[in-house]
Amino acid sequence: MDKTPRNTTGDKEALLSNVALLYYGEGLTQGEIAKRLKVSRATVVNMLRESRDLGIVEIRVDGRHLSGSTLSRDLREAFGLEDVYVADLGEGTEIDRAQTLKQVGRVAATALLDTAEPGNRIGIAWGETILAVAEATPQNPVQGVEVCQLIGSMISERVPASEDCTIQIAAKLGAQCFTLHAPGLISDASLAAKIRLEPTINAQLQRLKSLDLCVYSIGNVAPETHLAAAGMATEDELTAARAQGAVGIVCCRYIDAQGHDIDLPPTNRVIAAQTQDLRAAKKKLLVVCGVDRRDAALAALRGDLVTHLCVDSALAKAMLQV
Amino acid sequence: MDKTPRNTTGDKEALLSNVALLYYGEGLTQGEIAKRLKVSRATVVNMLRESRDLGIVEIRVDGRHLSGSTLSRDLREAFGLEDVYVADLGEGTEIDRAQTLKQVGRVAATALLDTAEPGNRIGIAWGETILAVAEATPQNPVQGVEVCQLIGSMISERVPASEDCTIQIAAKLGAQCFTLHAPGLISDASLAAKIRLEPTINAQLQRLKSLDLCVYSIGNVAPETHLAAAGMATEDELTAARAQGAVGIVCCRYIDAQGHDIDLPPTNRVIAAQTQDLRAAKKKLLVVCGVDRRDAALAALRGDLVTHLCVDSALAKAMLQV
DNA sequence: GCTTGTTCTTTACAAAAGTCAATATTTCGA
DNA sequence: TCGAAATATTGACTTTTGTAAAGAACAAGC
Repeated sequence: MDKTPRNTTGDKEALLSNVALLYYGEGLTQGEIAKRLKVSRATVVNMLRESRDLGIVEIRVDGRHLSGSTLSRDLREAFGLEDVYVADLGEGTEIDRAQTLKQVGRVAATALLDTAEPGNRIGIAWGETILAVAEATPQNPVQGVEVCQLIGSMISERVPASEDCTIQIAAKLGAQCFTLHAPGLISDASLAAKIRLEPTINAQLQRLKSLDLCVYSIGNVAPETHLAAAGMATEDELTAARAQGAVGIVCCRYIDAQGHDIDLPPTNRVIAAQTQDLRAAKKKLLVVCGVDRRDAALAALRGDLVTHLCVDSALAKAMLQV
Repeated sequence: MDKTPRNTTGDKEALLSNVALLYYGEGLTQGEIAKRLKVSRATVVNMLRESRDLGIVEIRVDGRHLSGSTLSRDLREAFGLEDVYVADLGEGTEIDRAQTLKQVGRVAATALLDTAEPGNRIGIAWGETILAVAEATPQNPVQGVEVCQLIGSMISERVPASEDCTIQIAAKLGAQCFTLHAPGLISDASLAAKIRLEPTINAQLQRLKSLDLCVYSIGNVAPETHLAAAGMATEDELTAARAQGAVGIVCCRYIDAQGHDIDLPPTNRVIAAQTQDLRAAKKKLLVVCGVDRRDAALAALRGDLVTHLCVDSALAKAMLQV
């Protein structure tokens, strides 16, 4: 009695698989398949979409070829990197930052899947760039991976929920997710120190000291940087930082042109992985978009904070013209 | 001077990857991409096709869902199998054997990819069914695999080149390929015995005794079986075999309803893996198409010659109605 | 320097795919 | 058993895609 209707969903998925094979494998048209199945073509359209949604059909782009361009090779050789992925939209194409960012995100996502290995402990920063990576990452479980949030959370209009990046990437990789349950920036340095010693927080910060892979971006220190808009720093602080030689911001901390930490105000109020922790990671994937980040990106390279780089083609060219 | 033109192909592939990401990943239309790249849409079409041809874009159907249907589960439980893949073309669809065979081939190909593990030694038989599997197998390298031909070669109109199956599957899996350089059927039994002792042949036959996976089909013994047409057996021999209880043919050898060998004429003239070798393999994927093979398939199941089964839905139903 | 064969690109057309509102079917609760 | 809500299917429509033949760009050979 309860025999027939039990596993009906399995039957459906099996049918979807067969339809998917006919379409993607055999190359039949939707019309031909519809005729065979004696349903309307529209139904076949729906079946195929469902196949993709359910992951029965997977379309993936092999990221290895992204690191095969001349631009990529030149950068790899110039800075001694393991791999460089360049998001390219053709010659002299002028498009807005939002679209470039999306493409960089996509390229970085395939780079991430190429680089992440089973069992890895992966640290994820946040920011608009990393969010683009998270959104572009396809569902793709990797065995036994841990995904850890590198920087405490922050409320900002530009980056809705900072732990989103970590959570989303963990979900996509089918990984265990370790978020950092604290604000990224504390108003008072001594309170920050106390918070860092809180067992939950401390455990996470310790975890960040043995990463196999970290994925982060870098901010510049121009007055109009969105870090100011996000309330991370005042204009005055930024001016002061520039005066001290700061060229970039990594994990809420200023670095100079050589990629060294600069001991300046926000540092002692930050709850995040230390620059040294990033440097200690086995693989370091820096994702950057936009020529205005050139100096910041170069600083990270010099400071041994990068093994794998992912940039847009305009930035790639700019970085080579030093 | 020789700087610019060297790695141009890498540049092209990188561009193809980017285009593929925009299309398959980002979901842009070819028209939108063409506009961005300032080329015609037709060029984008070509780029996308090239991406697929070069393997930059891979579209794959997850085989696991094929073994999730009620039919599959029932067969699995009825015969204690590890996995059963059913090629299904919808309810009561009447289509010709050629199309069913193609679909079974496709399903079996995904089953093969699901089942084959890195480092496996895989034996491949031949026949129209196995050829369908070989043709449907996508380019999909599996690390350190050996592919071995199970049965000597044979010239026949139905199966153009019997080692084709082995060679093709080896190529698709990026595997080392071991063919069996001898006719499958020798005119004289004593000559066959001598040939089996030839070092090259013998080495291969020994290899077939320690298979991780074997992929084969099964013939029936009806008068109109194409094995007769292929010159493998005369009508008289087939009649005699049926009289002795033969219900199927595996690797050029008759088996009875219990899946046991029947010691009859062709056997001692055959150069191929022995039934016992198949039985000894860790995983045994039987691929069969057509209800007329029902008894033969059931015999193989009873004779412990199958762990993984791949059939069309009509045959699956027939096998359950015993 | 011109021709010839090759390869790549485009244009215009035909075929296929996607969409959406309307209709049919199923499911579930009263 | 009925009816409402959810789900699935369809037909008519628009958009997108694939194709083939013509044309442009390029390279090698004479």
